[in-house]
Amino acid sequence: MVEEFVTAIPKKSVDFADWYVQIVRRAELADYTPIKGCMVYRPYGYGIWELIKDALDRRLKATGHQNAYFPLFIPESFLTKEAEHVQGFAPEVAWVTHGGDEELEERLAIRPTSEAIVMPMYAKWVRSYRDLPILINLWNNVVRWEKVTRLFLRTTEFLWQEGHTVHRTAEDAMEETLRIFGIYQDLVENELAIPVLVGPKSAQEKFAGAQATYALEAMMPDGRALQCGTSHYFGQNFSQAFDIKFLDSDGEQKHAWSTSWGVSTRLIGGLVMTHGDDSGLILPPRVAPIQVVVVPIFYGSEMAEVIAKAEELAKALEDAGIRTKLDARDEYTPGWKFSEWELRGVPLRLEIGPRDLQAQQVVLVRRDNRKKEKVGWDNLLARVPEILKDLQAALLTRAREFLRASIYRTKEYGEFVSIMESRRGFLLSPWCGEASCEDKIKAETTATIRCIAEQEDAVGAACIACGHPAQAWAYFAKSY
RNA sequence: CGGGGCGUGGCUCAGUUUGGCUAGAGCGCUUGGUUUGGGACCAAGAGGCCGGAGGUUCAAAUCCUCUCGCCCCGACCA
Repeated sequence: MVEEFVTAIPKKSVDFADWYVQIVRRAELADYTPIKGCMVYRPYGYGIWELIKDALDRRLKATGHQNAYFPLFIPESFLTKEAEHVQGFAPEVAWVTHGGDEELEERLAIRPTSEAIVMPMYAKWVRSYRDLPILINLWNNVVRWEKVTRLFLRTTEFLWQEGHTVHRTAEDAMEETLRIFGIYQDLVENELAIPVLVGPKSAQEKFAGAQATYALEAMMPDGRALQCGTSHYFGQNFSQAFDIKFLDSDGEQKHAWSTSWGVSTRLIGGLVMTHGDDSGLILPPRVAPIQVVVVPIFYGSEMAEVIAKAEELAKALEDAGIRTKLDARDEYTPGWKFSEWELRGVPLRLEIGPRDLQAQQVVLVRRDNRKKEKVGWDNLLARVPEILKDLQAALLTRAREFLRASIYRTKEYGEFVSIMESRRGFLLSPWCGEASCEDKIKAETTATIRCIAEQEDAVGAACIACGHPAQAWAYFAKSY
């Protein structure tokens, strides 16, 4: 049944952009503020971020990383040390020019990313190969003065994590880059249930100052790609710019090799778009602040008894480690609550009323397909985790099918253009490796290379844009 | 930053073309009562000087100028 229980929400299929904004605001994930381009992460939205954060933090700690904190400000002279880096970020840096009434001698950038303040510190700390590697992660906020903003997807200030590591050898640094890349993919697919394409960026699309950037790219329902995370290999670019040197075991002074990597609260936007439907959000259980909402249905005489049982069951679930919310408000009807919690994407609803009291059972309703199931009280603690697990898997499967169906393989430019103009998606096409061809495609279709498909054999294929021998197959898409 | 759209109680909007009594509606909110298994009903209330600043006029939500913000489509980016 596609019946609409909530009025005044645009259909996802009809007006996707409007749907997105409405859902984010009505589900109370975020709201606009009086500051241009800046949003409030409301408790429910921040709760999702905390769960993502915990899931990633566990993985980072397990692989030897530690958290630290670095300053919000970066002196201009530091930011300009790595030429490509500053060139890439300069257009969107916010500057502090005054302290109180006094003009600063040197203006301070509000970090758009922290390489330029982390690296100078690493230079102080690294003396010997024994000091390496340094594996530090930062959970912080950054500011980028974007022209156009969208809730979660692009805001002036946003929350993220940025890891910065330095290593003794190129191999170590590359291994780290790819290790994190793997962790990100695991996080995004297994916690957020967002399937991604993975691969290196083209030279043109890589991070400012990186030698290689590996990206996770998801496909949104409107046919546009969403970059969900990146892991960068810097080679010695930054260690030379910031003079991070160590004495190696062979008695020689060498520059270290570095990496950086990040995922942001943009992931929450990806969650909303990937899983939501016309009734609102659908949160994968692993990142749902509320996994089960208990809605008691009470009539006059049995009211106390129903509520008591609902409280008991809610507590039992909570004690079993399931994030549970009891909604016993009497100013709303059950039907109202059903719609409300569906809008907010709670994966599983537990209904209990007088009938269930008699039968010693509850009714469980899944958010993704609205399937109802009666479960006896004694079986509840076993059954709920099963359903949550199944729902998590079902969301990933559904999203995978969508991703698969969004990839079109073509060697013909006319077809490329017409698909990009109509249904969009990822276009997998041969590419000669030249930036000029990326430019041409971008100018004519607005699509860019999202990542290079390493596993595809390009021998014998002709570049989609210029017809010269292809060097690789690449995924092209319009992006957020 | 270019093109387009929009700012009127918390929300969605009407009213602006053609200036004119006390600025309206629905939803939401408050109180009381009846309800409660898919957004209940009745009654009584509270709440806005119309994004902001100038100007024109006897009179401005309405006309003019400037400005701020939001949304969409582009270019730039997580």
